[in-house]
Amino acid sequence: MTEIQRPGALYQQVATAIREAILAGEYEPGGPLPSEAQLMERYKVSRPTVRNAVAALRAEGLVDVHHGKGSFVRSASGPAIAISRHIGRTPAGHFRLYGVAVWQQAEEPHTYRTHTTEATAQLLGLQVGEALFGCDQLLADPDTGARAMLRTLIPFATVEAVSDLGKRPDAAPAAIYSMLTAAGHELWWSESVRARMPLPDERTTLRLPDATPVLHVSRVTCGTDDQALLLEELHIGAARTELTYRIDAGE
Amino acid sequence: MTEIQRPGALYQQVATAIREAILAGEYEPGGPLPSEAQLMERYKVSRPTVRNAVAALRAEGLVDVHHGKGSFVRSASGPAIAISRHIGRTPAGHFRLYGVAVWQQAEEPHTYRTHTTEATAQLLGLQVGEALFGCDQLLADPDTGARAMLRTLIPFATVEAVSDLGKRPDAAPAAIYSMLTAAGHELWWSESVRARMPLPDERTTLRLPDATPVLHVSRVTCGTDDQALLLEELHIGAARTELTYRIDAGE
DNA sequence: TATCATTTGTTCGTATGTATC
DNA sequence: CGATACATACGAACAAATGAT
Repeated sequence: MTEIQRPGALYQQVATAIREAILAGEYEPGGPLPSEAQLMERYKVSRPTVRNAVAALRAEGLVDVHHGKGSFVRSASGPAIAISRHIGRTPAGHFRLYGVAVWQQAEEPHTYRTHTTEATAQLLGLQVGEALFGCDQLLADPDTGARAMLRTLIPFATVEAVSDLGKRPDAAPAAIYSMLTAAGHELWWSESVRARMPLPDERTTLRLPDATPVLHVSRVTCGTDDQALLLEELHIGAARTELTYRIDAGE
Repeated sequence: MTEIQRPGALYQQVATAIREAILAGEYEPGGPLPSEAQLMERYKVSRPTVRNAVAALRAEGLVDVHHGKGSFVRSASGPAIAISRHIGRTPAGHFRLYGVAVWQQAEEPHTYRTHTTEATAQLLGLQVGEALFGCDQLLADPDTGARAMLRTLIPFATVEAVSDLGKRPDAAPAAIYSMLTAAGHELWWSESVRARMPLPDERTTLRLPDATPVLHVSRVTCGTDDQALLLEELHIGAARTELTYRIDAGE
């Protein structure tokens, strides 16, 4: 019987009431919310107002709605996908990618040729419009059903120096690093993390629920002369993903 | 004149048409979209349909709407806030936090006592419900106007071992690390990155626009015996933020 | 398999409030 | 003050997905 008296729009008041009930645990995580008809009755408002309130909660990621079934409290499950980067104190060239090994290819890799954009050119230290080999792979984690998109961009210069690369642009990162190391490079990496909302087609391919950001991880591999050799971009839903960097202070 | 013939709901078709126009650059970044009345005219649909379409674009972060003014294409400005972690090849104890030094305190720091939650207990290697010192600081970047919330959580055990800490829980990270190093600890860090949508009050304090995720950076400082000494949590809007980790392969 | 009740999704119409210029 | 633009709220009807009968 929570009376609605707070200031603001009606639907905001309804949304606040439901939100506080959720955060107080009055609605079980994973459990159902009252139906729209019940919420109309409960708060004495019209259906558009109820729908507006629920829409606000969806945008906050608190509620999932299933057509024909009802609205449900999103279970605040902890991260199920842990990706770790361990730095330092390992033999040269060993860069471990925990958490990626389990993934399977969900679709055939797509290799193509493209050109640097403003963003990729800066990361690779090239001019805008230079030619690149590209390879897109859609990965899937069989345990959680989570999906991720891994895009590998290789400048022509790198392929010329390491001819094996051109034959296998869809190789796993570890294999690529081995090739580069075998070619005499001592590697280091620069990894940048950003987050943004996905576009609709990206939401579809990654099978993301509402209000789920995408983690955007760009890893540049550099060689002995500090030249950028490779750019890998990982796009993965942020809801259950955790990126961990272990950092040692040095010798 | 883009005729609407794609499948799906009417408002989705309208949203798709506008979205493609935006991505094709037909509407200038930062520039205005047609008014709702014009969009009704343009696509021969009712006002609820137009509003539904614009709401979809807001949720995607493509459009900002200002009451009484109109709808505007969100300018896809590149990251203005770069936070870097540079690791390795530095003297012991030197852990540089580029990009944080510029920030100013937007509000008086708030220190308090609290207890470990399920999440913080696991990060600190403690039981749930153990006592902590807490300090919340609201930071502001005078250049961009961006805001961030930095929460420092210190277990009682750490304060007992390093008595200076208890007197200054609101000290800057670098100062805290100096104290810990002076107490004989060789430090290392574990930093985890997650992204999620903010709650309404968090959106208000961080002054975030629609459809802007929050980057959630948890940094655990560990000492010589691998015991967790300190937990720092940074909450910052993801729209213009980039976290970069430079990774060396080791000696 | 088919039907039906329930629930959410979509679309129209209409009216009024409020911010901006 | 008025004109424009978005915000809120109500009512109504039909479509589509779901689950039980």
